[in-house]
Amino acid sequence: MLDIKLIRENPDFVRQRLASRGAGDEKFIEEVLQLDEQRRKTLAEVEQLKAQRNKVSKEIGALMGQKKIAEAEAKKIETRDIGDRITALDKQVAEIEPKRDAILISLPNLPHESVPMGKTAEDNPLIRMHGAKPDFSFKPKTHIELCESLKLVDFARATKLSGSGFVLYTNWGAKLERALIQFLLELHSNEHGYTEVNPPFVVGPHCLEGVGQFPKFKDQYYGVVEGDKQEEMGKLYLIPTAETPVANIHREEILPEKSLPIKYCAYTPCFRGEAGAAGVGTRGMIRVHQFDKVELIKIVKPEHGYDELEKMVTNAEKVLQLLGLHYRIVLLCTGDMGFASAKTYDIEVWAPGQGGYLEVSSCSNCEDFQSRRMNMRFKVDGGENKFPHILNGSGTALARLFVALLETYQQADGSVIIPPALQPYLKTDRIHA
RNA sequence: GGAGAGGUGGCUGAGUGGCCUAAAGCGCAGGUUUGCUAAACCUGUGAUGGAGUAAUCCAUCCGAGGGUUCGAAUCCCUCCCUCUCCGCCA
Repeated sequence: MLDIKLIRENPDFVRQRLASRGAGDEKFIEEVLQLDEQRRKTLAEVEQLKAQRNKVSKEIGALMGQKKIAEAEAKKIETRDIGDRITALDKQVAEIEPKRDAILISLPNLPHESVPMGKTAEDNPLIRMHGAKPDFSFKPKTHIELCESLKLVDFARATKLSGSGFVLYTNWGAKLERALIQFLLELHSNEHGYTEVNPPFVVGPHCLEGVGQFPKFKDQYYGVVEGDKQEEMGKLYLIPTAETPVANIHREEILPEKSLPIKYCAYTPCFRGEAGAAGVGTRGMIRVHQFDKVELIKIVKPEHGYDELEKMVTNAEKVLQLLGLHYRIVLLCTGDMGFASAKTYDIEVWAPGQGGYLEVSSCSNCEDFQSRRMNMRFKVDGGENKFPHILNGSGTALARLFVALLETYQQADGSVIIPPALQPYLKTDRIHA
């Protein structure tokens, strides 16, 4: 959520930054300002009346104490009228405020000044590359062919269970998925200093609103109910990412300054309706309704937000370095960024069978956009409460990492070599038919 | 699912219509004392919104929302949540 004071004091700056996203949100600023102005005016009036009422009520109390009943009764009549006016004005404020807040909660974050202007992914500048595309003496297969020949994934039977967009890992495929989860968690918790947590996979709507997935993108997530109790719809949702529960862990808390930075890593499955995406990459496991991911979350002081973002990208790309995969890092332009983010780096891994790069990680600094929505603050030593920056990054998404590994390490005989970093977890150096 | 208890500041916890400007304790910060550490003592210590250049002032907040009243933490109604025991269950 944007700071209403910032909008009030710097409306043109806010409009210009919103406009850079290209979604037309800047047109709502005028209405927010009007509602804000109206609210403050009404509030000033009603508060003055309340002060008056409090004063008279006190006097009545004193008179009653002295048994001056007649005088007290006279004052009661005088005050009754004030009460009616207060009720009316309170009602006005109660109507204005939700209107203002409904707009505020639907406005996306402002892109940071270091984010390049642009409209689509085409405009995202390349930040750096690592390694090189592997050479093959044969035509590399796709992960779908490899999964079928090595019996790592049973696509047909997964469809039988849950419809399209779901994956049934089998035998070495299941083991590889589990080995990757273990490898990622141990890397981030043991080497990178993140505290491992294991959150609920089902959360209430306030958590989705806290990180910015609600109310604007409500149709993209799975709601769950107990049995067929339709009246419970809207109370619980399957998490679309571990960010949803983990970033909300300290919601509505005032953290001591010395507890920052807080760093969490978590493995969870992620559930996404991917509404409107049917037909896009539905074959295979590039885009599915359920996938595994290890997520990184940081809660830091605002002055450290951008240093910590750079470090988080380093932590995520370490995964690809250890696995010996070729990747590139791009900086998302203003038009391509997510709703809550102020600055985002994407890490894309090379998948030879696809002949393209796959996004396996997205690292964002959301600044105080989410902490405002959650009302999460920290107390500085002077006593002032501030909103921390909240960062999230994939470290990394599993399904696409799985794809890149198979396609990169496939051999002419159809087997797949396991890179040394992963061997202790999978307990083999090669998967073959 | 059944029965019961309860939700008050960072925490524990008192408060049953006006002296609540929410007691007390713990914690925290500063100070005094002090070979060091510790202790003791003193002082201070909630949040949000609004007005003001500022010092400061005002309003609201005792789970949430309504109601009664000149006045509500306190009385009434609705809802939410937590805990304990029982039942079922991995």
